[in-house]
Amino acid sequence: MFDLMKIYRRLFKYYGPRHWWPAETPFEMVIGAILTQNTNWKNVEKAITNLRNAKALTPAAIGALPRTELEELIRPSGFFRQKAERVQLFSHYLRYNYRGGLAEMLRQPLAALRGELLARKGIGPETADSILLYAGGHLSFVVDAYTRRLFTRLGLLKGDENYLQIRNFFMQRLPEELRLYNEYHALIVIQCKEYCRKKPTCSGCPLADECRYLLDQQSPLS
DNA sequence: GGCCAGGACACCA
DNA sequence: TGGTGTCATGGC
Repeated sequence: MFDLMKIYRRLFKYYGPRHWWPAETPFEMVIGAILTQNTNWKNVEKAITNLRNAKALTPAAIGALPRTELEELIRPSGFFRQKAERVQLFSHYLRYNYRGGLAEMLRQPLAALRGELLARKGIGPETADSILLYAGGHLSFVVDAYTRRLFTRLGLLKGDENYLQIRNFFMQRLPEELRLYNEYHALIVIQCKEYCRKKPTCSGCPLADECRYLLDQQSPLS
């Protein structure tokens, strides 16, 4: 049995540091986290670029935009109507509760902040943990579809665990290091994009030795 | 031309 | 609590 750190070191050695999250400010990071929900990051980049060109990457600017204009700016990211509502609701919340200061909101203790984020419409567990980790610098492991897929293939998850069970699985076994949490999630994403998407092309995969796709072709894969 | 992407929510049993 | 339908664009 190989442990989570062994997998991490192998991925880090292969891909190198990923330097996540790709955003110029914490607020931009939050917007990106909402826009990327079930959406290819390439499409999100187009939307972020539109917002930047429109100088609409602040809570005040997004809050002041007419809904239809905001929808047009973020249209490339898909689900643009509901995402426009979500980023605008979050912007309003910041303005009225923190005078627009995201930093003040993020300074809260992890548990309280996570609960407050989850209470926002459009911010679920993955988006909340992404914000906590990449914008807030809190020790909160991010679980996504790639995490479930990869570690099920590695035989470390059954595949039917819920979000918190998977999050706990990692947080109970990993050293409490921000840099580790930060890079690990990003490495899982790049690993799945390179090798575990669709029909995996296993040749050259840094985890080929451990992956059950190779060890047991009969096992069902998710 | 179909499939899928760095989910979340409403609704239902 | 858990399962299902809905939201939508763009790349491959």
